[in-house]
Amino acid sequence: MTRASSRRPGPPTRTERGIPEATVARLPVYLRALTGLSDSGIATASSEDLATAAGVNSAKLRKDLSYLGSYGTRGVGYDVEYLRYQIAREIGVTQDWAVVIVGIGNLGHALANYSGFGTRGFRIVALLDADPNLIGERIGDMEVRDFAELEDIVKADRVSIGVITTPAGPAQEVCDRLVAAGVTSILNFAPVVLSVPDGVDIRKVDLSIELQILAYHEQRKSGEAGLPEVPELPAMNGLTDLPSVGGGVGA
Amino acid sequence: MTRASSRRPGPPTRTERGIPEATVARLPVYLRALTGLSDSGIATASSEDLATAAGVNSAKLRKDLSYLGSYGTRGVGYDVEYLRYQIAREIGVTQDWAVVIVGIGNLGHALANYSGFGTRGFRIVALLDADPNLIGERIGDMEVRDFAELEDIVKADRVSIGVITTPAGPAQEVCDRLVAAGVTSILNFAPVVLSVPDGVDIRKVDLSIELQILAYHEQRKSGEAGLPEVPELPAMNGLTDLPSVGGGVGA
DNA sequence: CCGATTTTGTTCTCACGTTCACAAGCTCCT
DNA sequence: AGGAGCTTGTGAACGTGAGAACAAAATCGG
Repeated sequence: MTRASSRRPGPPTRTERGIPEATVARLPVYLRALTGLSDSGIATASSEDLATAAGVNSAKLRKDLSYLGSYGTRGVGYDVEYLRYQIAREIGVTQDWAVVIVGIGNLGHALANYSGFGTRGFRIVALLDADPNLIGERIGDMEVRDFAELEDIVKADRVSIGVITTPAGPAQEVCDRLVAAGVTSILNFAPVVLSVPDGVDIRKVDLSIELQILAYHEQRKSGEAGLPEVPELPAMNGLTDLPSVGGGVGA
Repeated sequence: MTRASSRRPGPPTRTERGIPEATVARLPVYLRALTGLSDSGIATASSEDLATAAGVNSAKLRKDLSYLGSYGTRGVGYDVEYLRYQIAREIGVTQDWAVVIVGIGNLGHALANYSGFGTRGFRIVALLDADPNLIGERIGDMEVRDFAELEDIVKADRVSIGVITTPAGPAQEVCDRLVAAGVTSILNFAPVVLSVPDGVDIRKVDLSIELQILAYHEQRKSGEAGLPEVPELPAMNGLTDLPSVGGGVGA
């Protein structure tokens, strides 16, 4: 059925199995929405129903799903279980992915305990930290192990995803070690920009950035007319008078 | 080719002080990069330097900054402290924002302890939960208070930002209460789609979605040629045989 | 069996975001 | 002082994404 071309050679940018990144980012949302409908005993849902459950508009949802194939039935809608399976397969969560968490501070602790972590598809195989005081501590049914064991663990359990929950300082080094050990996907919670070689995917979750984005819009709302009115040259007391120790320009 | 000449010559879409959303999302990154440079004693930086520190390309960075005004000096670069101040002001973190955290489970705990939270600009004024067993518990220098006190706290401290770290179940109700109390910006960690009235901003941080996006790309890498090869009609044993209790189409 | 009705899949258009390329403007050296 | 050398700010091309609209396909009632 896939009438790939047969049209104008104009925009052939449709990579045969390349799904737009924006769509990929929404597929997990659809998956969750479908799971919710399924749990409610709903067997069939229209794009409108699904879109409402997922918080998007129905045209966008239909277009997104069309990248996966024609899994709906015109005049009827989508079979919830069937579509759920197809999306899960496309995302890759029909198989299990081994995950290590590095940095067992407050956040690492929270993630280790987060049951919803394994929304099926992900299996935490190790909690790692370099702090001797933490090594050996039990969290749930796991035990914190020495970061030095990383390479062995990655090889033994075929770990492909690493989660970094260390402070900013050691994050890049941890990242390098993960990559060297063979991890090819990283989820970073440390507030730094990590650099990785090509072929390694990295995603960032940054609390303070999210808050700052909210603050920007908040300022717009409350201070609609009360903005600081652009102090082009504010009192730079003590700001520009830095020692200029190693500045690229400082004398 | 481009016969778009019939359009308006000058796209006045430049809302006088309207900064593109994509740019807003990067400003906090620039702010952090500038702070890092500042801490290193760097007084001046070129767009190339900054772009490297922020993990973006320099053209994008320059365009982003141009929305704020002309704060650089041609042939020289940007004064680190001055630019930092301007971005901080634009985002709104030169003032303090009062924040409440609702749901003091593992994640709420972690956030409450997260010192970097107050990367200056944000002040946690209350930790709330509805569980009597948690109320009164001390976390750092704060104490968990009853969610019922929400309205009083919001009014007293002029809280405009709420962070939801409850499980999925109560999240929407908590959200509604926050909005009713006057909170106009929400950061949601619960794995549900929340609906809010116009005028309320909401941002979502979702661990399992991030992991699933990584999984998708990971599958592409490892299984380049070994994909399940589209089982158009997989064994739907027990999947389509649901009771179809409330399906819009059942019967 | 056929037309009315429903809902998908797709096309088209517009808006947004990214990148390139270069003129404008600043500093420094001769 | 004047030109060489940088670096910013921006105009224009390009690519991606969103939404409206509609033709195609399936069901259902008569």
